[in-house]
Amino acid sequence: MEYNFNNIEKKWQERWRAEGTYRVSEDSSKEKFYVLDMFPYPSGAGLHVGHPLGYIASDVYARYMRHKGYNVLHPMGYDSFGIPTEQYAIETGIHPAVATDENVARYRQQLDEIGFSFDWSREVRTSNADYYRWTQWIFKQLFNSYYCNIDDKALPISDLIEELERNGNVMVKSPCDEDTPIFTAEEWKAWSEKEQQAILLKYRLAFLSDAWVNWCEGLGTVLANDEVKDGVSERGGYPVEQKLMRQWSLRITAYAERLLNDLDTLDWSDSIKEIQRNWIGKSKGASVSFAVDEHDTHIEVFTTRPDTIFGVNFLVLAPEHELVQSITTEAQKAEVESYVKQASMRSERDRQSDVKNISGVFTGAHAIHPFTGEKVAIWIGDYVLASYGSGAVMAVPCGDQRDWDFAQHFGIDIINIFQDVVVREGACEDKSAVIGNSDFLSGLSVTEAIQKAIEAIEAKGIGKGKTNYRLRDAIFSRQRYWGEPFPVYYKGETPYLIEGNRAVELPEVDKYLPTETGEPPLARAKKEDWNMFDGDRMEYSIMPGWAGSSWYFLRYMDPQNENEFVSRKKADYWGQVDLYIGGAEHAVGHLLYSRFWTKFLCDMRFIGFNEPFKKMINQGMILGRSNFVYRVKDSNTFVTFEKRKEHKTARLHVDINMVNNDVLDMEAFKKWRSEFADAEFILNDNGQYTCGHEIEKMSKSKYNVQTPDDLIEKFGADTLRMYEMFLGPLEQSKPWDTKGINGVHNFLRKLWRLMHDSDNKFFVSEEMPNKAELKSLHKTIKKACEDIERYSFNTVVSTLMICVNELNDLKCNKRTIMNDLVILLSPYAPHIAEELWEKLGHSNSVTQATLPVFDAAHLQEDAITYPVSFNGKMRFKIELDANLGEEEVKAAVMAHEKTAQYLEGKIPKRVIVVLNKIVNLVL
RNA sequence: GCUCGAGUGGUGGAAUUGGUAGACACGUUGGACUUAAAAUCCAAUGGACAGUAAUGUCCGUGCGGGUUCAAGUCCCGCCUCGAGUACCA
Repeated sequence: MEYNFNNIEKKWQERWRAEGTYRVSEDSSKEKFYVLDMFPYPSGAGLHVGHPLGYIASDVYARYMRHKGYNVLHPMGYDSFGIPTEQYAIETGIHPAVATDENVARYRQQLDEIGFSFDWSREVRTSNADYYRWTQWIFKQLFNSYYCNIDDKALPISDLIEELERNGNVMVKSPCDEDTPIFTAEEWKAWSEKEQQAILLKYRLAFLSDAWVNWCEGLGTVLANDEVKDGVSERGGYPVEQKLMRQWSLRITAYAERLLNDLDTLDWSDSIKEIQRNWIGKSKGASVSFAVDEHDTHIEVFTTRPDTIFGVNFLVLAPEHELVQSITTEAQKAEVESYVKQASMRSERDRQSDVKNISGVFTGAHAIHPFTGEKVAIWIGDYVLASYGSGAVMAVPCGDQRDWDFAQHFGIDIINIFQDVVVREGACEDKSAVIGNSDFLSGLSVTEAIQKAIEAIEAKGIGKGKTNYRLRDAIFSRQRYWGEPFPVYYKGETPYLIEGNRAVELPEVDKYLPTETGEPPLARAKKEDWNMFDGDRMEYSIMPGWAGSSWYFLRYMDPQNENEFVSRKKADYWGQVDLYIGGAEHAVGHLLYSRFWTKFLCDMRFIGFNEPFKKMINQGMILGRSNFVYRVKDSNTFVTFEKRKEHKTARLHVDINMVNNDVLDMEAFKKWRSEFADAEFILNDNGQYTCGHEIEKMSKSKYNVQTPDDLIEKFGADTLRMYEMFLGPLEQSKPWDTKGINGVHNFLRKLWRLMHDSDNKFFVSEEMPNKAELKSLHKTIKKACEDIERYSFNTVVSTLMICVNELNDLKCNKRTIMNDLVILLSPYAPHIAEELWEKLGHSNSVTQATLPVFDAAHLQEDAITYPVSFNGKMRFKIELDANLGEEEVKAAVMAHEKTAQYLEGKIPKRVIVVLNKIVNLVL
């Protein structure tokens, strides 16, 4: 073997490790650049070829930036707490820490084989106590803080306490629980410690409250909104129900506005920003309160269209609304109770999938319209959600389709408040309509009327302009085992923080299951099982998976610091992540929570920037290419793809490792499973068995998983790296097809042969390069750099191939050219680049080499080939002196013999000459 | 339904500000080497038509219009696929 990639790769991986080639430290003489991958959850299955795609791209970029002279931080670690490992522990009894270590070791081995330039001395694991002590520490900071809307940032809770002692909470403008009472300083001071703590809890950024949560029985835990998809758990697909539970939450809603606005400062894809905007769900409008007739109470509604207030026909409450019980009349009681009960039985999923089915019931009660004084019926309907706004709406059927549908269904008359619009067929949601039939709002446009309506509502003291967000506070407890314990203990029902900065370590338990009384697994730990214990008991919940991943990019900057989560000095040096690469599936989970924590830590001055990830690229998924065999019904005979239609067949997935170019290895197939041992085949005309194929997600059950290990064994890591980059644009999802890998492998061999003679002896020429060679090189330098700067990795690989093809044709093996070529190649294929670099006589690592500088002079041409087109159709080419001006080019084209042929005796109406580009004659 | 993204040879894809459509690679076919196969090397390769040939003509970037000297690229209207989201008042 001439190009012995196995030996070369092993040699350099060992050398990099021994010499610490990829270690970085803070160096103020160099500009920093931070390239980060979304760190993996180390699952038991190991990596398939799809996983490293993003890592390879970021590694290429990191190496490129080093060549450009930047001090590059490029770390890796593991998001090692999580449910799958715990489920595995429940099934096998193996401690999650043990399984995690094994999985991490396997990941590390696979990652090392690919030749990444990670600084492993900075590795973090979220499940290490050295790490999660700081996750706990950040939680404590959140607990000890509240959000001040006046300063528009988080402040220490001690500031709030001082204010409460001075003035009570009358002047306090801070996000807090809805049930927070208004009180004076005197009242505050008169309260007991317990009562004061209960009030403070309503302001803290990490707080305990009774909240409607997504309870997932199958997983035995609550889930955050983003962990629930279509009414079932994202992980495992178990049903999720609404349950009122006492839970830790983080007051992310305090940051809603900043999370929304600062999206504009980020270089992220529009789609991810859009998803976050939708998730935050800001809507402006007004809250209006309607007095309830014959009751001393009122109903508050939120509306984005206060301009339509004169079109209110009725009110609708969510079935869970707290006033439902008290206002329902005796006559309607039975009907209402049965409806409320029925609605509560329906799961979130049923309710969602049953949108078309309109249901509701009249309470018998009426509200008083605040402007007209008329009676307005109060209904209950499950199209109104308890969790959004105030759980009640003012129904304006003429202006809202859902209200229109509801009115239509129950035969309620529809008031029309739009001028020159008919609402018999449906609601008018057009914002260009003119308001009519509305007292002081008549004749106004929608925008004018909204403004004026809010003024009137505020003047009357029945409500005010209000902004609502769809974003909910993030539930922060999980009733599981394998996660960060809370640094919290209880005296009675009151939570307190554990003092000091040491980690509250995860205690050992006898089983990873809930207790008989339904308490989380940590309740199994006895007092002495905890390394720290205080009060009556410790908190039994653990933190969610996203806790550790919300700040890991900071720990990489200072991973061994025992006194701080990161030193301010190092955080200031490394700053924001300049390039973040990872999947788009974390759009509203990890990416939103990290932004939230970063803003909080910035408010508290622990770091100096308020967005974590400046630029992000979401790599596409690599899909598998499955192969199929066709079994003739009720037989053990398999028919080839071409003839499958002649029989009744069942399609079976077949392991792609037994298939080459869609041709089945029949012997391997027979050995695959005992049931196929005496399989018979109906072959095609070439005597082969052709398999069918389809592009699907890679998965074990489809037998289409390609692991990097096999390919590295066969072709080498450099080939794998380049092929993954060559496959297509990074952000697009694309099918994996191993066939094409040969092309990339051949390219590296061609490169090798360029610098070796027929006896595989290294051989380069000392001659000075000629013009053609320099042109080829500099063309490549230019394009390779331009393309990587716009993250177009696949075209860089093509460019390098073209260069090697050209140099091969030129028979060029000149040292100066080879030097630069090897540097250009090294981000993509670092092992072979190191080997050739060493053979070229360099004693340092190629990673320390400076990027060759592009010199436009080498691309200067004496002659330019102009395509000549007629009416836009290219007909022939003409080579002309590069110095010719427009008129001269025109003259030369007109004088050309072929021009006459295409003019057919006519005189062109116009001749367009674009210098250095094209000539077009208009007939 | 709404919001994004994408439709280019047999396949993956290229064409950065409108300027030679199909770079680069796979696959296929033919040839060289070989007893043979593999590997390697060389050549052809969007489609149709004409010609012994060099070559030439027409069609061609999901569909239909438009702007322009010139459109894969810009504008308008559709179709298909993928992703996200879904009673958010």
